[in-house]
Amino acid sequence: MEFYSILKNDLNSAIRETLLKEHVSLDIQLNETKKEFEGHTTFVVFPLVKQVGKAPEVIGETIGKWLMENSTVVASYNVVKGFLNISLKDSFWIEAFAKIQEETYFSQRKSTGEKVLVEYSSPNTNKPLHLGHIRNILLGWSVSKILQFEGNEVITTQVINDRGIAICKSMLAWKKWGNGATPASSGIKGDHFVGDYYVKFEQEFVKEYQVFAESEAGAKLFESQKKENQEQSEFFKAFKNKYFNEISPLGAEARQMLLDWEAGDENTIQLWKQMNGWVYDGFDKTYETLGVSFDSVYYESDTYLLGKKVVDEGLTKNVFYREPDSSVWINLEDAGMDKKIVLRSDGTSVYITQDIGTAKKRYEDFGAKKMIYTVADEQDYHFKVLFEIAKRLEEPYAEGLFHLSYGMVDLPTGRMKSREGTVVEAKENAGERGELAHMSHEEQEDIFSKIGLGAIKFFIIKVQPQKRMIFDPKESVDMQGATGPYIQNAFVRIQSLFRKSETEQQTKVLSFPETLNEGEKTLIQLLMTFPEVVAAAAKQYEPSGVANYAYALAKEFHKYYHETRILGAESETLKTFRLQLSKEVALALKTSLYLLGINMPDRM
RNA sequence: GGCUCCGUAGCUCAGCUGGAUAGAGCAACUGCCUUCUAAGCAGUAGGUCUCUGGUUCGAAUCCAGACGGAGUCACCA
Repeated sequence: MEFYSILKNDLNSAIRETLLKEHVSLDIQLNETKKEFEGHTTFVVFPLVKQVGKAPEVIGETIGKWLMENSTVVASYNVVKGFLNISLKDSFWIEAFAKIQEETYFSQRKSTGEKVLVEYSSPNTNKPLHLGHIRNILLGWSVSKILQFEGNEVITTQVINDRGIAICKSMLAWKKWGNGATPASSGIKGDHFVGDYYVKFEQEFVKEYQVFAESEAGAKLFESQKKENQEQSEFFKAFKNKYFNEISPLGAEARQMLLDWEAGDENTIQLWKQMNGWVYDGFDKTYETLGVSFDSVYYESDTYLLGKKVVDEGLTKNVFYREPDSSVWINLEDAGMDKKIVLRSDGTSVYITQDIGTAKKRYEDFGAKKMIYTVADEQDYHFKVLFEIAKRLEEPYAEGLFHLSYGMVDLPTGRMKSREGTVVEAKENAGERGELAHMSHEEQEDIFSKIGLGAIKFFIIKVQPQKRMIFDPKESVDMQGATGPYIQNAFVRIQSLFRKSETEQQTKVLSFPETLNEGEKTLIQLLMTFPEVVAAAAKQYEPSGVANYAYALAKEFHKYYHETRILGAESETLKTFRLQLSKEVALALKTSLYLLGINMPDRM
């Protein structure tokens, strides 16, 4: 809906009739008038100066005068330098508000008929979910909601990395040192429980490696293989991987386990299923707490062999080429990237091969030509390569692939190292208690959960994804200022008004007042921008704008609430109007937060 | 080293399809609850928008370079 089309037409006419006689049709750009100046919307005349050949002030005055005489929507104007500030008539705002009320302004848009697949979370089963995952999950979920709101058919999914050497390390450590413990017996959340054994393995491995490095064999190895001037510690740091694969007894056991797994060994598979089951229980708890879900799930144990067929096809199309050692590559140098291997010399897949195969499978499963991957920015290059390969394979979905990349989450003390166990779970911060008398325990819990989660979610999602962010656990549960609870509070205040006024059933204003105060105009102006804010968020796959919008609207409402009597308005007409305006504000706030994955309490 | 991302108030962040004197919140300080929920409102103070050039009537915003930080460039995932 274009609220300003009349004004833009008028501006065009004004320019044509008074300044430029030629039949030019300009794309009129309007800016919001800065608070320190009078007016609602501003037309910048500088771009006309050259064409017209008059001073900016003169142009502004000329247009302003014409508007006063001819425009049905302009109430007054003032010119400051090259800025034509326009105040719009109360009738303009009232009509705009009527339109907002009439239309389903805050409900889901008509179907676009487009399917979009949104992947997010996609954890490994050897590590518990940590803050980075939380950011991932909130982003992915929010983007899925925004795309859905814009009328797309959204399918949420994740691919769980449930196999490989890492999970074998956890399994081995549990077998060796677990003494049959379970999450239930130890009271530890499943994903943390298994993650602890991964850490245990690493610790034991490091010990073993240290002993080796200090042994005679280690000394010999260092002497025979060191590079010139290489320190001993440096050498062993670099040699660690090789040690794991070639010398370590622990490494050998873990690798044997992987081989057993690949061979389908019954005991190994059973252990694997059991431990992954624990992990999934833990994941599910977190998903439930965060209020997110998935329409489909892929497991890497099912998909890790995919992609080989695609490689064969790519070979016949000459997209890929085979080296003499029979490894398969793609050369992306002409696109500014490197050569990339897609099949090892032993014929097995690498990571990107799986992704090529999985993308194809997803397309076959769902037919979505758009696929969003919510993955941290350390994989930027990987996705650049993946998408380029899809293009060269001429996949029908190649143009619709998007990497929703986001920066790492740091703690104030520095980068998190989940592997070393310094993980923080948002959930643990989400139970802050306040005072809500005369409510049942359950009701209170529900409200606290909405507020606590609202605080943390808003804290994370208001930051632009591409920026690395610092997560201060203390600050994240703040409830004053630019926070989730601040927005929730604006909504709650409105609910309270309706509880008192008992006019909830009434959906429309029967008669409008003749004049509005500035606060009302500003609120209407903000409401008007809701669709473009959401549309922009959908287009860029970027929710932070919605968060900023919700905050701006809540702030404006808090101010209005403070300055203007709503229930105690001077007339019944005014009271009804103000209540209805508040109602639309509440709807805008609730919808905005819904799009961010945040729930609204009715009281707090 | 090549490529990518980031650099705005003490701290956390907006603003970036070029527009006016660069905005919020937190922290600090001052007021406002017998009045619709004070998780609120109003105010004070805080800036070389990393730097240097360029384009432009106009640059935090676009371009180039430098500096600082991060990531990545595996027959790892």
